[in-house]
Amino acid sequence: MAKKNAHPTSAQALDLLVETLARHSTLSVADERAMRRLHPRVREVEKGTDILRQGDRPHIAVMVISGMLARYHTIPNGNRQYLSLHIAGDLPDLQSLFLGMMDHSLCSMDEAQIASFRHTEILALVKRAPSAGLALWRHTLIDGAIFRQAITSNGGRSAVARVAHLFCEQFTRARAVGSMSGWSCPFPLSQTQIGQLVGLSLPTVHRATQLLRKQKCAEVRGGELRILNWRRLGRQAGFDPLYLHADLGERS
Amino acid sequence: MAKKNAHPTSAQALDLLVETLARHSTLSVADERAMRRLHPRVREVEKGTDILRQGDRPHIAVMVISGMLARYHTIPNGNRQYLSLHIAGDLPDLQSLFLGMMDHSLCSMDEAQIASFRHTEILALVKRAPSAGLALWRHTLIDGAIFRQAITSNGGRSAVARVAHLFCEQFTRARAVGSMSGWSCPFPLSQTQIGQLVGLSLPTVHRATQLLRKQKCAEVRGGELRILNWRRLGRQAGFDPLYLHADLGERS
DNA sequence: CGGCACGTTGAAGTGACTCAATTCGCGTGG
DNA sequence: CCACGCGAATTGAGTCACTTCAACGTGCCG
Repeated sequence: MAKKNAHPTSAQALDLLVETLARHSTLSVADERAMRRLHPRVREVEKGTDILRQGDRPHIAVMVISGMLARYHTIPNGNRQYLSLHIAGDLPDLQSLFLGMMDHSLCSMDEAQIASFRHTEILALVKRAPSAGLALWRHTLIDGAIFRQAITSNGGRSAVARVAHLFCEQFTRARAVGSMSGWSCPFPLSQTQIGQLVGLSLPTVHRATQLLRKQKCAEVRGGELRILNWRRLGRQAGFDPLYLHADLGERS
Repeated sequence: MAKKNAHPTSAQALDLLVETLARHSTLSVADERAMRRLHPRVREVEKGTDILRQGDRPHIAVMVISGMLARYHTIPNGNRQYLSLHIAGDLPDLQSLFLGMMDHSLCSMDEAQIASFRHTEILALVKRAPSAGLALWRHTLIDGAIFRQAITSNGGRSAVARVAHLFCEQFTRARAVGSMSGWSCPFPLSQTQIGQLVGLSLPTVHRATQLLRKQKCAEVRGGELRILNWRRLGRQAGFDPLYLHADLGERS
């Protein structure tokens, strides 16, 4: 995948939005035209920046253009629990459109480029082009399906299976948006962060990744996840991509 | 706990739908009128009935009228992971409106009364009364917020905290819909099922509930959850009701 | 009365955690 | 150019929480 432009324009952000929604929903010409009337603000954020914090009442929604964002809870004891990872095309805080207060935070795991859409503009879009609104709704529903898998992962799977499942999900999602090359995709998390995502301690994460590497299933190196044996990895994870609702018949 | 009408009419189901959505969204008279033009089919299900199964492609969406439903994943090894509990007013499979295939199952934990709405009718409603559609959207977003908490619970909390958190959430939600009496609310789960919900083994669940009972925090008896000391229970759980977006500001 | 489901309890095993030390990769400053 | 420092990966040892297995109690319903 060629590198994105250093400074994506808002037009490119709109391209990405249309492309992403079209991946799972059918958009009429009118919908698309209405969407292109939005005025996103594009900007870059440093690695590890908090974009929104638990308790905020944002008036914008964010779309990832490149890089990786994540949502997380801050537990009373100060620990962090990551909830989800977000890559190009994702709208990680779209729920803020209707849930006034953020119940979690949003941060960058990477140097990332993001586009911000005003809530007021999105609401106007939804009114003007209802089926574009339905596409956004569907987007949040897929989000929910991913959350459900995370519950199952953290609740019922072994350490190795959790890590393996994370790898499967991340690679599948990256492939869906074309953000991969061959059997590799971006994966900028440290082992500590993986632990805070799947509910394991650092040493346990390390031993799990090490095992997967030894078994030639997958490995992380230099911010990249590389799949070595997709079938075996999937078996370790108990992975069934159904829940991603990616509609495997990926067009072109 | 007063028993509901033996045979709720579809009009009563519509009352409940309007009431539930009005709890978090403002509905115009037109919205309400449009909603009342729906034709739900009301029926009763036995305890432990599967209403929808992973892999189904339903053409209806369900609303709980009374009793309790739950969603669950079936793990490859055959085990069950419950994802969420649903009480009166909930629409536990509304996502099926846009995600064709069920990525999880829906079952009853109770003898329950449910109303079914045809997808086609809901879609027509959304088209005719867009802001009713937004209310439904918001409903699914609150659902997502609850999932996020479950991820954090299963990923980061101790055994006692998980059970305590479950109790806090369930009681808070029951109170919001008035389905409680004093400091008790319905809670028809066996300890085995609690375990499959919070990711713990049966004996661990037992010892956790026992501890909470000894500490006079809460207890389950005869299908009822009884809160003994709300503040202490909340401290055990690290419970912050913010995420339920109940916004009723009622605190006694 | 007898069976069954669920709650209760104990004992032993183990997977994951905490704590801690060492190594590696890499950028920075001397 | 090398020494240093820092963050991350790696590894080990000891502990603990939770699991598994197993037995027994208890209440309900046929």
